[in-house]
Amino acid sequence: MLLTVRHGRLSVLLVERRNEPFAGQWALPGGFVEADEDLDDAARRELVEETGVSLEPNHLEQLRSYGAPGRDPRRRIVTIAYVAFTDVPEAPVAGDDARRARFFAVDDLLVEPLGQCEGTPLAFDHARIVADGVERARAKLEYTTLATAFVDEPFTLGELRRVYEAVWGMPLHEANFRRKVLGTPGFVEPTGATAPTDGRPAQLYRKGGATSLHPPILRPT
Amino acid sequence: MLLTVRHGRLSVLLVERRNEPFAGQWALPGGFVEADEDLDDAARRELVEETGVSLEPNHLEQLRSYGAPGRDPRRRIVTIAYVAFTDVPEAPVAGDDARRARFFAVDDLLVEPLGQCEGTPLAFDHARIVADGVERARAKLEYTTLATAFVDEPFTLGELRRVYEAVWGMPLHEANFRRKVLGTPGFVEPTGATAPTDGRPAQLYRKGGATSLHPPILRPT
DNA sequence: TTAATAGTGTCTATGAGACATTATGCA
DNA sequence: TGCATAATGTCTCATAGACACTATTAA
Repeated sequence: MLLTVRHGRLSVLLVERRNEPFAGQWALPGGFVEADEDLDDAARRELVEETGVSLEPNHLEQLRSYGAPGRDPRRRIVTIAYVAFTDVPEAPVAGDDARRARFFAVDDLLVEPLGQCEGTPLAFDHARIVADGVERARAKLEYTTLATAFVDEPFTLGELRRVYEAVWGMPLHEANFRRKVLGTPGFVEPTGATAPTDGRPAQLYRKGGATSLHPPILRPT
Repeated sequence: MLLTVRHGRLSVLLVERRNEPFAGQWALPGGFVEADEDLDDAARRELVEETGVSLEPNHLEQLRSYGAPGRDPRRRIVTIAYVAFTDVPEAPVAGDDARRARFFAVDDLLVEPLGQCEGTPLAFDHARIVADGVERARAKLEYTTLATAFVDEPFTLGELRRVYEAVWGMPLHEANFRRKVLGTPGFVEPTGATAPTDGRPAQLYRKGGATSLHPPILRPT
């Protein structure tokens, strides 16, 4: 599952299935692990094959496994779901098994009934998987530097803040956000350059060496 | 993987393998998922079959999946690891595939080189799985009410504190711990009864309805 | 000048760590 | 009485939320 922030909204990359079951419905990209392939490698490979998106730099992590009997109508399938985070990538290209591939804003998908997507539900139990992945992303912004995986370097603190706002779906206090990010050693480091904005130009930053945040940046209640 | 607190130490239930590969070495209990069985059910069933421990009430959750090629010398095996938390259960009974089953304190296991157990390493990549499960337990004590899964009801705040101290491996401030637990609505609720101790008798508590902690109880640095 | 965003300073409430003190049982 | 643990109170410091204010660009 590839998550990114587009147009200020947290979005997930889906493919329209060409084949049964669930032909014509949208689904997460995925496929079968090869005989001597590590799980992480399989996740990366399937993402490239089905969507044309090859993400080198950013972040890929295992989400969890789904194995309820009947979740695939053909036969017992256990899926090991992965989540990837990236800045907006090149336009996705549908692979052989898919008619189309495109991004959907998760807050359109995750309203009840869960996983309605252009009028039809997501294939399999993929609505649940998307919900779990989104919650993982939201939680990880609190106590890790994951937000930097959603922006292109170099970035401004405004861009980083808009990542938090898109993923959490709420506005943040500009001044307090700045204080917390800059007060965490290794979260970001200044490049010295500035970028133009609609107002005063903003300092540009790179990712720092830190991966976890102490103290965390908690979601407002 | 069953974790519990025994004699003030966080401990994991292991079985001594009867068969190759790794015959005679200690390993996590486990086995194969049946055709129409949910993953959670398989985890519970294998725990009973291999160790005689049937845990009804407490807590069982998926940890993560391990699928590196070569992690089983026979053939490609993908393991979906589960962690269970319980108060000290009945004495374990080794199943057919195991010679013995008993608890090991995790801080004996998790010193370098990782996973030495009675002089020999743990089977497969189980030392890594134990390390991941222990870290899951440590993290979950911070922001959930998981600690109550390690004690028998009713319990005193002293007993609950000793769970934290065993899992985190450090002493906690008695007065501050009490303030934080009692200040979190729904963490515990008093029964009205008291239990004798070596000093002043202690109030007894039940688990409350809360599952997450706001604010979290963070590990001291 | 105005609009828009970046960036700084400060007040206050809250929660955590540290520590002192009291309470209640038993040997 | 002394010891051990439970339970309460309080002081201080760090951090978060809220808000006021200044800085720097473009239209």
